[in-house]
Amino acid sequence: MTLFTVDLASRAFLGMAQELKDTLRLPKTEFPMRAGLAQREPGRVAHWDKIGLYGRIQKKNAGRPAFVLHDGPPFTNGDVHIGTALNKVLKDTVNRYKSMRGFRTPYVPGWDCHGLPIEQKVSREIQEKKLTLTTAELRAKCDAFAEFWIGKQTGQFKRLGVIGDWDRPYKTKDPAFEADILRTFAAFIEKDLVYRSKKPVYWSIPFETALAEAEIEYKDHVSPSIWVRFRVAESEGEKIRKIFGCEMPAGKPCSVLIWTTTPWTLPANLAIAVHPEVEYVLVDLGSECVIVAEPLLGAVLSALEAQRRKQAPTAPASTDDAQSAAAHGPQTATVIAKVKGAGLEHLNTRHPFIDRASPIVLADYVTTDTGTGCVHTAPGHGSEDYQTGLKYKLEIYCPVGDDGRYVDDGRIPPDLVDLTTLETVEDLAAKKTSPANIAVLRKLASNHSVFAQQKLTHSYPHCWRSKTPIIFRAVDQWFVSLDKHGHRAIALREIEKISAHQGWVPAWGEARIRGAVESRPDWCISRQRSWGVPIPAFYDDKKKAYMDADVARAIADKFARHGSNLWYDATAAQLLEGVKLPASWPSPSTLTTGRDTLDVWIDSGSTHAAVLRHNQGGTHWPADLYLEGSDQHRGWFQSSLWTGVIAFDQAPYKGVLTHGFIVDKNRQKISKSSTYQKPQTSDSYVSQHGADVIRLWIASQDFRDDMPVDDEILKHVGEAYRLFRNTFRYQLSNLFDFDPREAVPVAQMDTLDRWALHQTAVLIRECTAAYDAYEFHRVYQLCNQFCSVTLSATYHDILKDRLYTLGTNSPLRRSSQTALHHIFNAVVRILAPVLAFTTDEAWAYFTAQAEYSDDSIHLQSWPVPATDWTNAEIEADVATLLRVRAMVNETIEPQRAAGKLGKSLDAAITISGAADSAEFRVLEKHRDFLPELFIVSHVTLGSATGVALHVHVRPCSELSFKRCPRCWRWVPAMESSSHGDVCPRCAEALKA
RNA sequence: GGGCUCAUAGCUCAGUUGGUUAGAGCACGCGCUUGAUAAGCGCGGGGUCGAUGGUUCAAGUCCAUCUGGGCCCA
Repeated sequence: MTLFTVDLASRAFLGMAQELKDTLRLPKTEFPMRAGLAQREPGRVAHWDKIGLYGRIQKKNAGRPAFVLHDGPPFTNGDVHIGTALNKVLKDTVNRYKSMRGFRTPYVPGWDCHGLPIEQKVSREIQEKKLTLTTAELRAKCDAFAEFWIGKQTGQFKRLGVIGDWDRPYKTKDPAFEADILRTFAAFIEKDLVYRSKKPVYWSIPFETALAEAEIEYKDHVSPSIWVRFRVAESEGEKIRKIFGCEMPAGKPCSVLIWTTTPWTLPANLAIAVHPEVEYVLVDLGSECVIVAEPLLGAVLSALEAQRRKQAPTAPASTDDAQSAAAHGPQTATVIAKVKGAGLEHLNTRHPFIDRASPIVLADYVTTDTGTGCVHTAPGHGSEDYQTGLKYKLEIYCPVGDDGRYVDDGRIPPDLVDLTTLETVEDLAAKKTSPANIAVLRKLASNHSVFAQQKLTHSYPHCWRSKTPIIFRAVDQWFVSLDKHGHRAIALREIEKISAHQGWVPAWGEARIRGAVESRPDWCISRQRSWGVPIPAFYDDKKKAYMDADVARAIADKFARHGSNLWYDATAAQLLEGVKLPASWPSPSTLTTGRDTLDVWIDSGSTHAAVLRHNQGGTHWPADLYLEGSDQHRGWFQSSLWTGVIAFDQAPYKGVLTHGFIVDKNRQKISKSSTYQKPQTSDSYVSQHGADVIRLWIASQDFRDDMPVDDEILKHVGEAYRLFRNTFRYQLSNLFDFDPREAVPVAQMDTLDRWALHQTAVLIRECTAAYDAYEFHRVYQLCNQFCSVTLSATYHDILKDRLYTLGTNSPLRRSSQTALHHIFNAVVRILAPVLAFTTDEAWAYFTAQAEYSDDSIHLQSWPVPATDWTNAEIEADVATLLRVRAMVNETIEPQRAAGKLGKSLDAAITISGAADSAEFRVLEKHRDFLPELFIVSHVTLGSATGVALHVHVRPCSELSFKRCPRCWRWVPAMESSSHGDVCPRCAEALKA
């Protein structure tokens, strides 16, 4: 039974080996190798709540200077998006770092609660249930909707490890907050910046209400498409000659041709816009002359030709009629002259059926794709028209009432008054155009102003509820003047002041916000919505508006006590009860309240006033930092700047940090990506990868640029996470029998340990600089390199021999443990702001040998390297030795490939080199340390002159060496011990 | 169309005032180890630095143009 015998022998051998192995100080820890983040992180969130971590962090730094990162409020209408998660985690990382640096870091999270998206969602729901609610009831439902999502989002943010004053956040819908919004607005009124003016909005005629972009559906629509003559008055003859530099054909009428698909807007025409750079031609068509853009002349002539054919069979010629002449078409179209649009500016034409001029103006948005290049401009009926109207100081004229009918303003022709611009659903079905359109067309035809007429099917905005085409219509709005008292100049100066202290991160943020501030027109702050802060305006029976700063403040006080629904529940008289009114106001009983609410950018722009000005949660004003996506240069950064400058003469922040947006692996925005159809919620990522991996991913990339995310990237971050986790685990497990009281003074430490401390000191310095510059990706790279190269592949690998095999209290072993203790302390702290969960877990095992402890890594201070850690001489020596180590490895590798060697410990090395070379001298200096450093059993140094360093490798088995069964090193001779023959070093260790 | 901005190995990042064959980690390939073991170690392959043109003795680095992304406007 030979097999049996062999088995017995091997069992005996294994038994002996096991016995020897038990004499080693092998690593020991409960800190799990497998993180199980998705499952175990929620436990730590609960633990932090239990020990009141946020409060304890604030207490720890009580009395210290504060670093206030003011939270930009996310909108409360759904789950936390991964982009919002990115933003919150960056803020949390900053706060945790600053806190460890000794700053008090009050962080009051907030929510932006008002606004259209919520109102719309709630409205749709109400519509589906066919309910009829009062405004106050609708607002109560919006409030409940917002509150629901605040609850959900709070949980999702906490799940990400974001720490803050979650029990006392700010909400823009809170009565006290709404009051502060009004008080901020009162400052605008007080400085006389608020004025009333018309501005075009999308208007639903059936509902008599303004619509937002989101409430509009684009659908195909058949519209009249007409070319209309605007006659150039005879009196302009001299000007025409000047412009075109030629004589006008005698006796021929001259017109500028416009093109439109909304004839009903023609009564509001106040100008014709041309492009300054486009060439315009004066064309002789035989019986008349017209002016059109040169690139569109062909299209205009085609339209004319089509018109001629259409009319030829039915309309007999009558030569004295211009309309008829056009119908028959010219035999020739002769270009008389040509001029750039800019030359036509201020040329006057006559409105086709109202007695007034319509001057030529210039506009860059004029295209030569369709039409005539001469754009009918009605500042009260179009956004671009409105802009042009402002530029040329034209009236923002809108002769159409709330009900969509022409009003009798004394300027509208009597036969048009009261006609509606509405096309009902029935009209649409019958392909019938509006009465207003029909009447205008008839008027144009009657005085021969129609040059050509067709029908056009195109995409046109419709009201989402009534399904009828919307109209663009100027209505009264409230505006804030930004130039009246030089606030724009002050804002720009504040931007520069921040820049002087490197407050814009990245620096180009300054250019970005400057551009936004410089180009911003006066702020239209009224919205025809319900879910918002009511504008404290009152109206008399003649619709005259009354607004006053003190009254607004008095209303604010009432809102603070009763909530803003008071505005909808109470009459004007009730609201104004006990309020001292300005002398010019009529009796409150004759007043009614306005229906407009404030632009939500006033809400969020007032957060610094509502939170920081009251030192809520221990904050202060101005904030040290605002941190949001780069879209906020035009949004929150700007609205906050304006409110700060207008209400408090100063920017509400000292620094502004911006980050990019999350994109897919091809750096395309995620919504465009076909691979990302799944919901991009924070929870969907956290539940799959764990918050710490998501946090590490956020830290790993330069967030100033766009941040790509996909499975491959997250997988790599997961690998890096494991590297950090295993680094902690190695250190914790090898410190199982180390008491910090046994720490070895640095001066008495081993060379390699001192080298490791030197590297750690460098790491701390570089990571500190990186954190200070908000370059978290540098921290990631530095730690990654440190853990993988400096520690895992070098220091930790070399240390195993001494940690496992030397006597427990051997000075060398204790030296290394002391170093590991210091290094762990440094690395765990450096990574704490990023790996909030894992570092806290490691810290609990480090300090309490348990998964949780009452202490927390987040209560610790930032690591500071002791001055004696830095040692340039040791660093230089070991750097040299490590270069030789690389040569040794290169030399070993072929032998390994050839099967002559397995582990490096089986190798004996001979190094030869010039005795007088610096390299060789370092080798000699550290001669005894070399085998350990190279992780080989034996090193021989041989000097020669003028020879480059050369490494020679032989398997120890070829020498007459024996392998110590305990430490696996090959030695020339063994000694006997209590556990049989071992090497002299092990024999010594076994005695201890 | 305008403003701001980005572009270096498969991925994430370094590349100093322009100056030797462009670096690191991860990933990948091939081995080793089995006393960090759902770990660890070694070696290796891999980049026309988005494209084109220019300045210069010399350009990833400076200039111009273009291409492709992103954010914000129109």
